[in-house]
Amino acid sequence: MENTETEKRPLDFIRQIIAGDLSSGKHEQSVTRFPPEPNGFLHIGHAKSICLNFGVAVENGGICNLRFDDTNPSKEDIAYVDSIKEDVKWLGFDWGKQVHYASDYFDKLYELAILLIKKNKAFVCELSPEQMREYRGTLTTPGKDSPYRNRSVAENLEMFEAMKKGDFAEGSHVLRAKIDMASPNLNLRDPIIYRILKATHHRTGDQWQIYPMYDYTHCLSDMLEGVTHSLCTLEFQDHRPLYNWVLETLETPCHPRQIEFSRLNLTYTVMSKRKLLQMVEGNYVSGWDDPRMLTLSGLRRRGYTPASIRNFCATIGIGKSDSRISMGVLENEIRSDLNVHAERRMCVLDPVKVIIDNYPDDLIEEVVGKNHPQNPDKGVRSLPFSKELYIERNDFMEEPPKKYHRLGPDREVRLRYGYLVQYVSHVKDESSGEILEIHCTYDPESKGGSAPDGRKVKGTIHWVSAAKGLPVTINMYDRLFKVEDPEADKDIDFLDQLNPDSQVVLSHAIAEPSLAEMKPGDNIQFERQGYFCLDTVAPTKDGKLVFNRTVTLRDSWEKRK
RNA sequence: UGGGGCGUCGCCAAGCGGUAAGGCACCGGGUUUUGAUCCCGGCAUUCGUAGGUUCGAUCCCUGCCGCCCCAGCCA
Repeated sequence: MENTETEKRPLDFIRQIIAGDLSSGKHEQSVTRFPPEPNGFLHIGHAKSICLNFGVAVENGGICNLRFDDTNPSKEDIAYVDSIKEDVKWLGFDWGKQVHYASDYFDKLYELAILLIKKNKAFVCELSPEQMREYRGTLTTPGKDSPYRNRSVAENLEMFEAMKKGDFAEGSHVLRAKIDMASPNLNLRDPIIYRILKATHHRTGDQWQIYPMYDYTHCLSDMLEGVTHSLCTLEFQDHRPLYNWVLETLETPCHPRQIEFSRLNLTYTVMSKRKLLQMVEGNYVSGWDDPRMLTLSGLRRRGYTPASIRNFCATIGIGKSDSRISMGVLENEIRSDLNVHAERRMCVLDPVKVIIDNYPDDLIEEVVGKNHPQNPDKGVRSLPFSKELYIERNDFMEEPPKKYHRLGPDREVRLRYGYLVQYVSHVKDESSGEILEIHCTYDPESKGGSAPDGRKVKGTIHWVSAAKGLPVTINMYDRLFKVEDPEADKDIDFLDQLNPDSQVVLSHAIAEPSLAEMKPGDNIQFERQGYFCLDTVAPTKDGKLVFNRTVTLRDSWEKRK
């Protein structure tokens, strides 16, 4: 008992509040919601919110609705709702019987707006956008009342009806809440709650000419769904008084509590949908699902697993301070998941030929490799071994430093699961300095890689048979930006800080033949290189399999150099 | 210069008046046919800062400093 208690991660402040409301009897069940606007793809920042909202439901036996906040038809699209549903499902969460839409509540919202007018708490305003800005005042000076603020209830009702019917031009009239133009909180200076938009909505078509604004819609949607805790990000803190005003003024039977937490930022990337859209539209990336994008679809294609993302969200926690998490934390989560689940294979990324002089010319032997070093249940596979092989170009050095324990003049190394080989000579192109081939002899007694006499061979390198190897293409992905915070300097366009080497295509890589059996999306570790997955969008190109590098292995050798 | 927030180890983050959890990173050491994994050990006399209250403060109060958000008919 005590052990499980102390080993558990302490509850974050939001879960503490919810646990308190449940134990005090304020609520019998928690109801949360994940409310994306269908105007872009979900990214890792949304995953934090999804894991929080759906996580709370799972942990407390509560409910979490998936609700599309679709109140702005000019920016939204059905394609986005489809991708969002797919991503939430992929992450491992279940929204139950139905998906909710703010647009489902348009009728109800309209009725409530009429009620607001009848309570003399809303009015139709004809100020132009420019005038509206002037009347709003500034951060330090109060605004002034709109000249239309004291229209009669009857006239407001009539004009709002006319707005709905489409009698007015877009931008000419709005419905405003009547609160306080002198409020130090700008959100309370008679905020607009309905505007005219002559756009076709992806669900309601041309049924409406007026659309409710976020502040008015969100709290009422929460209320209508019986949400108990409405969790959102910090920038909405100033909106909370308005959220509460609407519910109080309308005297709604249910009043959800809005609680804010800080949004996720990661080093070497940007998180706003607007900027991601900009990269997509400007062709800086191949699309929303480009493996370098921190969108869920990009991460999925990169080879990240749902569990790794859920674990990431759990380890960063929920708080209220502005933060920027190192990309290394995310990478660590996928490494630890894949270390356990991904089978191992060998693939030479940048090949250089090795010829084993004393090996029979036409012999091809089969050697046995473990699919996982720590998990025998993953089984074994056989690997063809032949006279000519490929090894990694950087696994040979003409003048190796002391600590380098790979191949070099007079050195012996182990070809993993193969044989121990001894360097004999090498051939190089004198003009370019490129190593053309390396000659070795093998110890026939060392099959499998063990030294018959127990001699110590420090280096073990991977290899692929030249005769049986499978040519593949590899996308080597790296961080998208050159700097930790691409948005830090306001004078520099974030697009100018893109990392030009974020994608390097290796078209001469050679993999062991068993890779031919892989299916798109399969995760694999190429020993000594990293984790890769067979691309899902274009698994083959020019007849060759295409692998995406998810993340490198930790490399303490590379680090000490 | 108005209002709303935030400030605990390099990065996150517990702590809720009784004398600084944990993770990542980092540094040592061990095992290892992946320089991977795994294992062991180290890593804040100090909680933005200055005062105050208290037997006792990271936790309460006050001032100061720093950072973030707000003037869309976006969400």
